[in-house]
Amino acid sequence: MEARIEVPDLRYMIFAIATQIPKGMVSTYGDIARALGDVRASRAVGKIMAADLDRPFPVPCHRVVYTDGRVGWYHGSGRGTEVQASMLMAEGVPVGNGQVMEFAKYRFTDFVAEPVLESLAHRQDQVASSVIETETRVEAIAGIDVAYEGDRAFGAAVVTDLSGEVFEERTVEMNVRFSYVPTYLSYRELPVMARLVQGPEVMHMVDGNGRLHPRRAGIACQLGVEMDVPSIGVAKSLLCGSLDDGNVLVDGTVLGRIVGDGRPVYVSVGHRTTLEQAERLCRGTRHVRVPEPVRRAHILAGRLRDEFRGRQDADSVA
DNA sequence: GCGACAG
DNA sequence: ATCTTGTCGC
Repeated sequence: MEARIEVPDLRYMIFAIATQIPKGMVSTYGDIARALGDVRASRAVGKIMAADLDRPFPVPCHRVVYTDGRVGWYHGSGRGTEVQASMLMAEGVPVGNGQVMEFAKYRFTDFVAEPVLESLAHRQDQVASSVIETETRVEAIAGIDVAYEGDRAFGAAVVTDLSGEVFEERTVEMNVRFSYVPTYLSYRELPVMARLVQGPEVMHMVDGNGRLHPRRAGIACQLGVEMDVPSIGVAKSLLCGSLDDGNVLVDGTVLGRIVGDGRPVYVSVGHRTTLEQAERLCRGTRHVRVPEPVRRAHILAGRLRDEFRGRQDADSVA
């Protein structure tokens, strides 16, 4: 059972939008994120512009500054605030004290772009309304996780019985082009996870949240609904909500359960299960902090990545 | 200064 | 998630 999940090339879109900033003007990381459809992607925009040096075409990164007009730590040739400032001044943008002067006058926000994040959020809304919260009788659990080396993704599924005893493993390898943006994790990892789906009679335990998500559509929900398999989310840290007894509340609704003390994990419904069943399966397979299926998948994916690194090092020597 | 967000 | 020295605990 294999499936393809189509996801936009976020990195390419960010570069394409930045290219629209005309000579003699500047924009902010937030402006670009807004053009993509969600300001909350602004830090992801900054990260990509700073880190991704091999680009499909020239990108005027020096024309992107902070919201207060400050010139950042430009990473292009020469690097440094000074370099960026002089590049901007050469284009006619006045910079003083590390800041763009008359910022509003030189600020460009008139981008022409598809607000992809907006449509991806809509898709999440649809997923949220498609989630079925009834128990599914299962005798196996597939833990699923993904590790990375740059854009190379290594996915692993480890199938266990209800006590966490392993009886099957599977791995997959592919490239991804959607960087991590809070609340949009599924679009980064789903193309990988979808290829590891085990079928409608296996509970898929995903490293991440299910309904415990601002739009009630975390990666476990999306995997479950789009592949029509039962799923639960097990997260190691909180994305949203507040703690109340053993519960996690979002807008006054119990969306998650806290399992374990000290550094607990947060369990929530993905699809075709209930919060009670999700918690039960989690507790039943939890020998240490993280339940066995997910813990093993995490280790396996990491090992696959390390092997890849070894292969790469061998290649670079040859 | 506050808030700050799965992986 | 990933980058990483020494440190803590079993």
